[in-house]
Amino acid sequence: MNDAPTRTPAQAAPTRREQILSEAARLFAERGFHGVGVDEIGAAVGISGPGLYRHFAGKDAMLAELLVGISERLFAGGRRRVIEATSAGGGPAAVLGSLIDGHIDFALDDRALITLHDRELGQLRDSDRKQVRSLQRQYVELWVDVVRRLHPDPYEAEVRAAVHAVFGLLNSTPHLGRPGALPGREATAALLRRLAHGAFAALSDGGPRPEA
Amino acid sequence: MNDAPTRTPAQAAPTRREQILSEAARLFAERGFHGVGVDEIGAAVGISGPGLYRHFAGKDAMLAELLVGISERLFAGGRRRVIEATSAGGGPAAVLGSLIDGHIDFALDDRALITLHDRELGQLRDSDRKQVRSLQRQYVELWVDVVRRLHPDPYEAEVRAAVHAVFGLLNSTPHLGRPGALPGREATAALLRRLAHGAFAALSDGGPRPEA
DNA sequence: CAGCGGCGTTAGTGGTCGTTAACCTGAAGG
DNA sequence: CCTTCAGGTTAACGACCACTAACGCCGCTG
Repeated sequence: MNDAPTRTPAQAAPTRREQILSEAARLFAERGFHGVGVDEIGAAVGISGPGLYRHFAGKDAMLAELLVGISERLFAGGRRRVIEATSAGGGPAAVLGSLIDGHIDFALDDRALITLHDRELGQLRDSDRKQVRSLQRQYVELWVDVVRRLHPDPYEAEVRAAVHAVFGLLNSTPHLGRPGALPGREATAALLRRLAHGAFAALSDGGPRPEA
Repeated sequence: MNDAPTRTPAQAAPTRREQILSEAARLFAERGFHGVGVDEIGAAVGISGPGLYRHFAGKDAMLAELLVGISERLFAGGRRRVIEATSAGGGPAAVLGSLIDGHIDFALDDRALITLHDRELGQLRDSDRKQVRSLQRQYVELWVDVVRRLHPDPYEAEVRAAVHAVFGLLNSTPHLGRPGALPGREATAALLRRLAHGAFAALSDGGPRPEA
């Protein structure tokens, strides 16, 4: 049951807070925010129930920190990739490729967070929810900008919808059998990469007619 | 607040049960199964709280009927389309196109159910969950079979993952701004259709290398 | 060694929520 | 007109649950 943390010697032991956040994320993703009790979260890290309140103001605060954290990391990572790929002389295609790769890494490494990200937004306090939404919007904007440079023809609304749709595609990893069922992590990543590029490619050309 | 039911004269008035299911689906999708109280569901149909128990054995029963119903309709509709498109002399491409069109119709017309479908599976009683999963599996199988005829090269596991990914793409409609933000329903459908076909097209060819 | 602060513990409390009980009403039917 | 029954009502109960209170242990640090 207790699979070893498998930590590379370089990185420090996770703090209690981090343990709690990690287990809470897993449990929330499995059974929903309201479906998990504080006693369960405590038990998952070896302490019991109210001991959590030494580290967090409440259950809501855990969820808030998780969702704000995801959104920040997604946006920051995306912005970094745009800057790096651009300053490396890459065109829009290279930038988009880097965004896709980054999102795939995230989707494969943090499945639980991906699940929470759009499942439990409604449970946040207004201020937190606004912050998360703002970060999400900025992240989407990164994508929309680069996709529009690559495919200038479609309306912006179409591009925005396409970006959301590709997010849905990439975020489908939690629905693939537990270990992935695919040969390995890299195979899954490669497949998702191809599918995402294929979807965006269909933005410019008329797209195959269904009765082809 | 009370937008008229807008019923075409042909179809009969919805029964109380159907009203309840419809409102429950909307509320569950908005705030999660555990986030909605029976009193709210009752209020949404103009009766109050425990009056629901004249129509359903409990809150769980409503969710179960919703999820089983969706799964059945999805699978039945998919099977019908496969049969019809096949007997009309269509090749795998036409059959896949019909499956995609059907799924898009569903995703656009029943957003709330799409949301519930993979969000609240865990809240079901074991027997119900097994039934839903079985129907889902059969539905996926319809897609895998036809996609494999169209793209014989990839491993079956890859095809299965691709199908799940395209589901994620098509089911992204709930994340597009409330009214759709797109020009209209048909425009959204056309866009999703193109993206889905584009993704599947990338299954066979090597797919664009990221550093293209 | 005093004491103090970080980190747990267990017991209790208030509130919410699903569900049941008991009762009411109005329309259909003999 | 009396009965029946579908479909409501309000009141109450019991379980659960997030959170607080009160207390204990231990490793610092001066």
